[in-house]
Amino acid sequence: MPAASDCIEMLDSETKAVETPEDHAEELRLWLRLLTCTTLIEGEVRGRLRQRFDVTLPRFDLMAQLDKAPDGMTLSDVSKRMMVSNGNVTGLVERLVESGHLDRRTSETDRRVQVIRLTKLGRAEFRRMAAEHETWIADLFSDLTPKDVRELMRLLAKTKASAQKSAARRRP
Amino acid sequence: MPAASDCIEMLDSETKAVETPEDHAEELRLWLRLLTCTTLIEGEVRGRLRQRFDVTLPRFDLMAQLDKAPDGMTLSDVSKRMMVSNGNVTGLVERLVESGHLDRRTSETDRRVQVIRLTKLGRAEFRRMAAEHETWIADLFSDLTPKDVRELMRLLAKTKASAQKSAARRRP
DNA sequence: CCAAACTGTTTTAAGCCTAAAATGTTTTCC
DNA sequence: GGAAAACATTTTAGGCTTAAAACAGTTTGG
Repeated sequence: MPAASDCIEMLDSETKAVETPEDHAEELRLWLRLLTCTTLIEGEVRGRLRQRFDVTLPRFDLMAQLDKAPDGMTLSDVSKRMMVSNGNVTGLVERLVESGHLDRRTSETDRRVQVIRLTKLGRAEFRRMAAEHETWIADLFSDLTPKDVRELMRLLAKTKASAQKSAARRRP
Repeated sequence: MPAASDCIEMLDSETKAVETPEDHAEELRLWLRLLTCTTLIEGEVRGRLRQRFDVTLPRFDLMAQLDKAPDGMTLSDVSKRMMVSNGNVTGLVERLVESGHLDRRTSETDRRVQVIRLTKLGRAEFRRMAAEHETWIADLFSDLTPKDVRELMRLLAKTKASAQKSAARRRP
């Protein structure tokens, strides 16, 4: 229950933000709930991937990115898409090349760049896993109505935009 | 765009689920968006904790759990609350005891059990960090209206319940 | 009583992950 | 042209994380 006065104080005139210690308990609880949901689902998916296919979640995620890019991606692209560090991708790719799921080659036009693709084996295995994976997700969300799903999509889009804006404020 | 026929087929009579390969693209997109939001916010919080306080996110999370339990918690409790493995907690606690933030002692009534608490230093540092942390979260979610927050809370509660049910189906 | 089942924690082995520094390559722009 | 900036990737050092096995203590049921 945020006091209505807080909003009024925050909006008044051109003066700098009022220094009243505000109550942000609701946002904090929202963040913890968001984190709980993600951790719960992520753990479940991780376990099923391991049990059914003996594959890790990061490997699956990387293959998912590549499946959408038949012409391959650079390591930087992958790193941005997966929102993980560059060094992380290096190791992940190493292991997937080793196991025959990925093909990696140096770009001919820019020798800094490594382009990676799924191999035939990699694509086949990924498709097989992805089909089952989709049913797991459907089951995990199965109590939500189509309207719930739409509404969540909308609110999470707004959340994402808000967080990106906030992050940009700190790192202009 | 899910075909309306899918829903009709699923609901017809008592027959077992129809084997039509269904379209769960919406749920999949929802899951990816949820994951994106969490990753984005988590990364932001992690970076700020490191820059401002030179502390890692898992250490902060563990201290947050203990701050809510003045009489201490067992490692198992912490592990369940944080939704991480037991072994993970062991190492985390080790480092926080080493740095003087945690106190750890064997329970007198059950010698298997380790009870951990925040030290005076640990509590003071945590409170300092938590105050700032709360403003970061508020800022990250600042584009959401109070109504958005309430609605998200409600939908995520439903999501959590759905996922827990699904997980329980596989591991009864 | 005491063996078996159970519970709480630690250890192990392997992989994931990050931030920061280092390396090699290309672009910019004077 | 060549120094400086920018870029892509790898390396490094350290911490996080998991699943499974091992260990230690407690409870239970014959």
